[in-house]
Amino acid sequence: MCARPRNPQACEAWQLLLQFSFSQRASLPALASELELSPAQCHLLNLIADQPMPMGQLAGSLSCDASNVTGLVDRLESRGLVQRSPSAEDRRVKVLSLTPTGERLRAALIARMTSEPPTLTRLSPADQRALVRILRRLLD
Amino acid sequence: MCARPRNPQACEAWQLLLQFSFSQRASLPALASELELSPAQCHLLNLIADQPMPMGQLAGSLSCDASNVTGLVDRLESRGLVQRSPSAEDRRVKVLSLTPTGERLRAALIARMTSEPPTLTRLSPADQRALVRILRRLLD
DNA sequence: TATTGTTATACTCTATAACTATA
DNA sequence: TATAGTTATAGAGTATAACAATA
Repeated sequence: MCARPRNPQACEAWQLLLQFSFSQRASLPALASELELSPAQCHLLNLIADQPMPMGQLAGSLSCDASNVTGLVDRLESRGLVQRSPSAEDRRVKVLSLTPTGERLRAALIARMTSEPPTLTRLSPADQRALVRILRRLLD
Repeated sequence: MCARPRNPQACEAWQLLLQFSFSQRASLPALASELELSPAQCHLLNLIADQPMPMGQLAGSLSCDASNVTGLVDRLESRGLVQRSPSAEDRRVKVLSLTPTGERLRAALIARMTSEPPTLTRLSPADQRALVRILRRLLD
């Protein structure tokens, strides 16, 4: 599959990571619907952290058009999960923050996604440590 | 973020893998549009391999409804990338195969996704080997 | 004049329910 | 009667272009 790679090891590692991503892509809809969310809404909630975030920055992090964020936020806001507030410094900007309900739902989402890592218990403790160390360096 | 985990190492490794998946989710649309594909079409092309695949099995692998696969395949077929054929054993079943054009596009997609693994060169050769070994066991 | 976010529009993705053909 | 795939329908995700408010 990896034709004439400069670095076969790196190429295979990348393929395996992509395979993991596609498997996550397949499993996210079911997980999301448990919380009555869509995959895109999960992605947004995963990104929005403690500090409020401008809409435009959110579009950048999601790598999608700003008009798309408008619609996503419309639906989350209509459910009382997020809140738009005009920025004090630049009144064109609207910053997004989680409501208390939104924070609870986000916490539930994170907990649901990270609880009981399905297959990781197959790995030895040493391999688990190695995986953490390597992924940290990779995602830094 | 990982509240009262039984296994902190496994939990953190899982979080890092999920973070990687979300970053891939953000970068896939741009990569896909280079080949005039959607992310969902990339997912389907990534799954369909050398041997023809029944539509229903494809729905299972994509974790989506069969009616959704109908639409996805309609669009791919109208571009001459895939082909429906009735199964000989069970005439209700339609198996999907890549056309020569589809095979070329799939190869281009895989090549584009796996070429120049962006940040993997940060890792030492030993860490690259360890990552391959660990992910293989994980995704088995 | 440039930028942030919204609106209008169009198309794709996705699920549900009803349907057809086959088993 | 049950199953594989399609069709009809509706809603969500997505981008492009035009627009309003602000810088």
